Amino acid sequence: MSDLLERLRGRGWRLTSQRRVVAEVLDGEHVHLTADEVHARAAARLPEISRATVYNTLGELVTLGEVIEVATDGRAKRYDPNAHRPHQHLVCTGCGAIRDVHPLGNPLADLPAEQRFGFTVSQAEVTYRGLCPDCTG
Amino acid sequence: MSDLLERLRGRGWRLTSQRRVVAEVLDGEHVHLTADEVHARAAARLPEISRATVYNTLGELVTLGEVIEVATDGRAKRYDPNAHRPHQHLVCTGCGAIRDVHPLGNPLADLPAEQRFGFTVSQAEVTYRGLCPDCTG
DNA sequence: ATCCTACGATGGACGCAATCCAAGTCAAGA
DNA sequence: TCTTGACTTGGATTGCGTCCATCGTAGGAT
Repeated sequence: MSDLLERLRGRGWRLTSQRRVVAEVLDGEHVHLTADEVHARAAARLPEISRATVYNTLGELVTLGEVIEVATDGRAKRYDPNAHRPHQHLVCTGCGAIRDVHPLGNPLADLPAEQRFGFTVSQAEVTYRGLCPDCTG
Repeated sequence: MSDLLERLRGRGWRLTSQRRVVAEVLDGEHVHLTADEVHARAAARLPEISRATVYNTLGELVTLGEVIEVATDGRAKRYDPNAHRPHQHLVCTGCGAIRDVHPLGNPLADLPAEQRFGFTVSQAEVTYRGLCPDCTG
């Protein structure tokens, strides 16, 4: 992701200090942060950055396909900087933690034509749920 | 689902008029309603029913496995009374319409032990996305 | 180097979904 | 019929995210 900023410039992004910091936060931690966590880490470097800017920037990165938005049931969305390798997610129903996983098979192939109801199906998203080791106790 | 109330009594549920109405609403419409839509339909029969009770009752039905909660990105959750048969969802990225589908295979079996990171994995949720016939253009 | 201006940042108000809480109500067993 | 604690109520509150009017500034133009 080190050339992320280059790619964004190429797409006509105005490179502000705020956007740079948000991108660096995502680049630095390969975990799935919430928008608030991104904001907190960004504010450590750029104290005046606003939450709205973090939300705007994350939304733009999602639109550009650089980051994936992961909706965890009823909690804050998390942002996954690992957008260039296809993968699925394993979510802890206790604490909301997320791990990337790479299951076998291709779920798209498991949906027969007669189950598609005329849809042009383009994506299959699999979310595994369970308790992580810390929450099992 | 006509014997839903019987099953719930068997599990020690106190059968109140509010719970009966919520169950009847879900039983009557085999579509995916939001909590507010359930509340509106319930209030047509029992005007004083409160939102909190609808939320409580829906949550209990989900916990008991009688109803499935479907999180649609950023919008209100929807409640799927078709819990008797396992199924997944096909969502139109254009208009948000949802269809129940029954894919082949068992996605849980596609997640090898070394990909589970110590989690107690209990559920695999598959969401297919694409454009429905009306939105394909 | 300086100027311009449109794009981006700000932060507080706002909106929606959902939960919490203390007080009142009532289903159902004794 | 009485009693009890599970259930309901509705207003307040929380959590997450968006909106908007205003201010600031990146980067092209001169």
